[in-house]
Amino acid sequence: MAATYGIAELAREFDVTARAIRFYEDCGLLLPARRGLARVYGESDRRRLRLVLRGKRLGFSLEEIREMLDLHYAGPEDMDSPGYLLNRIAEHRHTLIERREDAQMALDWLDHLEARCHRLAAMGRKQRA
Amino acid sequence: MAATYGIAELAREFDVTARAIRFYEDCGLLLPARRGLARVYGESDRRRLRLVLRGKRLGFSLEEIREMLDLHYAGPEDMDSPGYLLNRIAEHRHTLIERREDAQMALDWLDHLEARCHRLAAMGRKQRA
DNA sequence: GAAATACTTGACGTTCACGTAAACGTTAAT
DNA sequence: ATTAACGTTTACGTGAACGTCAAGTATTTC
Repeated sequence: MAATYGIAELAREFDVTARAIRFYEDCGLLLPARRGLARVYGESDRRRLRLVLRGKRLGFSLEEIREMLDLHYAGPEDMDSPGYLLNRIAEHRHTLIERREDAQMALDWLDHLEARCHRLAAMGRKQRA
Repeated sequence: MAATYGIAELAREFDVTARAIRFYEDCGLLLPARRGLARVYGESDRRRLRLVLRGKRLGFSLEEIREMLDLHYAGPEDMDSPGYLLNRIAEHRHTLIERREDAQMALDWLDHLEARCHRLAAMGRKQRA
């Protein structure tokens, strides 16, 4: 029996509101099964949501995130000219590498900041002595 | 003679609008000198803007970015209890490390995607043969 | 069977980060 | 002297990403 989740359950786990999850569905980011009217989320939906939130944390718009997820949904039909997909993948990779570098540069900057902070604190102690 | 820049000049260089730059000033992210009414940007303003845009790319709000920049603006007066500043630096560092990991995980995901794409394309060729 | 719990679909409100237009001042070239 | 380029403030508009009701349904618990 595959594990399933209610919307509130998922919302608690990922610390978002049910409203947000429904909104992501409106944007075509999720497409959960239904039991009657109620949405029923499976593991694949759960993985998708995880990807969505990761994309959000990296500053991508929901539209851009949908773009990426669509790549994953592409089936053999879309492989007539795989060059197109590979191209888009390459672009995304480029962007992500930039983001990773941005994060690294910001971290380096923080190191500088902390060092300066220590120096100033040391100066302060000398002054008071 | 220190190099200075007009707002449009800076806008072109960083590929943002002058409006955006003025908006960042309204939010307390920049504080350029003035020649009459006109804003005059120096190297330090330029560096600050670079940091702002890097923060944006990483998905931080302008408020959060201001928080970080304030850390850099902290002088010896703020060093009475450097623990506070060091604490905030540590928090930001934590967040940035997470972002870097997010980027890395997304990159790994893209690798998977590309491999799958190649497999499907190979299947397609076999089918047609 | 009544209350509590979990879910639904609208629909309007809100915040952030600017866009855009209006009306105007300053300097530089023709 | 006028046109062009660059700048200013003020103010309303806008798209994205939800928040926040309202009103109703379905299921489980006491």
